[in-house]
Amino acid sequence: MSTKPSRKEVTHERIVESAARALRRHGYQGVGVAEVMKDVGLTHGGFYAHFDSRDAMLAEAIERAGRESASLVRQDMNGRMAKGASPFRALVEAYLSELHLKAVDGGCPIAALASEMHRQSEVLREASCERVRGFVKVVQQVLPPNVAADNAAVIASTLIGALQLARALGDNKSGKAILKNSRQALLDQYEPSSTDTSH
Amino acid sequence: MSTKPSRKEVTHERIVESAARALRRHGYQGVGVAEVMKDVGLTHGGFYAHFDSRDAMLAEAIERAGRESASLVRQDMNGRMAKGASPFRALVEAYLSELHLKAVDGGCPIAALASEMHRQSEVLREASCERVRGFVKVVQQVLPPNVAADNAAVIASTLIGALQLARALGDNKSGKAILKNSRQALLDQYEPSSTDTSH
DNA sequence: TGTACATCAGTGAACGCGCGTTCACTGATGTAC
DNA sequence: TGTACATCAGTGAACGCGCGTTCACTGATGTAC
Repeated sequence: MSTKPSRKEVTHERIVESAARALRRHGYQGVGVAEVMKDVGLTHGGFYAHFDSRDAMLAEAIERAGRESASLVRQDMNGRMAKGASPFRALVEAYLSELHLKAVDGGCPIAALASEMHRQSEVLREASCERVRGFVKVVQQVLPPNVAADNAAVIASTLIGALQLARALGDNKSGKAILKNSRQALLDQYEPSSTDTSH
Repeated sequence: MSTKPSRKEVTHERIVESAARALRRHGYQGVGVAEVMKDVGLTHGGFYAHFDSRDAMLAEAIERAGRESASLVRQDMNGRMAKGASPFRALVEAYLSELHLKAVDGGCPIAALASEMHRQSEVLREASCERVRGFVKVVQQVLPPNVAADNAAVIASTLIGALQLARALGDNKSGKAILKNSRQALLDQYEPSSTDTSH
C-alpha cells in the first residue's frame, strides 16, 4: 500500500517529530518555527511550504506526540506484563515510573500540556481533547475486572495529576515520593488482590 | 499593628491582584507587563518602580493566587459543612464544583499552571512548589479519620488532574461528567460510609 | 495657616530583540525526447 | 544513454509587531519653617 515517501514528505515528518518533542519540553508557546526548522537542519523560510501556519504544525505535533507516548508506555507495559503484572498494574507502573518522570519530551503530551489546553486555539484544543479521550480509552481497556468503566476518567486524572506534581516538585525525593504513593494508592484501590512488585 | 498603607503600596497590591488573575487565565507566559499595568489604569513605564522584573511580579502573583483560591474554596466548603458535609466531602465537592470549573482566574493556580511549572525560572518554580506543598497540606488536614496521611498527595493529584481535564474538555457534558465521576470516586474510596449529596 | 521646596509615583518615548510570516530567488531533482 | 527543460524543495533577506526594560521628565504629595 504505502509507496515510498517523497523527499518532501520525509522532511515534513522530521519537522513534526521535532515539534512534537519541543511541544512537550517547552509547551504550546515554547515551540518556535525558526527553532524547529533549525533543529532539523533547515532554514525557517521553507516552513510555509510544509504548513499553512504554526498552529497547523502544532496540531500535527500533538497527534504525533500522543502516538509516540503511547508506544513508549506500551513498550514499558509489555516488559512488566511479561514479568506477570496485570495490564492495569503495568499501565500504572509504567505511566508513573521514574523513566516517565524524566522523559518529558518523549512522554505523555497530556501531562506536559493539560493546564494550557483550554487556552489554545480551536484547532489545538480539538487535537488536545482527542488525546485526552484516547488516553481515557486506554485506561478503560486495562481496567481490572469488576471495576466500572466510569472510573477510567478519574484514574486518568490521577495519573496525569500525579506525574505533573512530581515533575513540578522536581526529580528528587518529594517528586519520586508522589509517584510511589500514587502507584500504591491506585493499585490498593482498584486491584487490592495483587501485591506491589515495583522497586 | 498594620499602619495605613501608602499610595504606592496600594498600587503595588492592585498590580499583583491583576497579575494573579491574568496568571491563571493566561498562564505564566500570558502575563504581559503592559497589559497588567493597563488593567490597573497605569502606563507600563512605572512598572519597574514596583518590581525588579516581570518574574518578581509573577512570584508575588503566584502567592496571592494561592491565597485567593484557598479563601474561595474555604468559603464554598463552609457552606457545605454548614449543611452537614464532612470537611473532606466539603473540599472534594467545592474543589470539583462547576463553579470552580468556570472560575479559572479566581480558582486554583495549581490546576491553572501545573504542567508549566517545571519549565519556569528558579524563583517561579519555588513559588509554585510552595503552592503545591500548601495544597497537599490542606488535603491532609481534611482527611477522614482512618485515612493515612500518605494519601494526601494522591488525592491532591486527582483533584488537580480532574479539574484540568474537565477544563480541557470544555464547560460541557464531558467536562462536567469528569467532575462528577471524580467526586464520586474520591468519596466512595476515602469516605465510603457517607452518601453523595451533591446535585 | 501659608509659602517654598524636596520627595515621590507615575508618564510616555525609545531601545533591542525575537517572533510568525512573506517572497523573490537558487540549485537540485526528475521528466521528455 | 544523453541532453534540455520544467518542477520542486529549500534559502535568506525583509516585514510588521509585541514584548521586557530603561530613562529623562512631570505633576502631585507631603514636609519644614
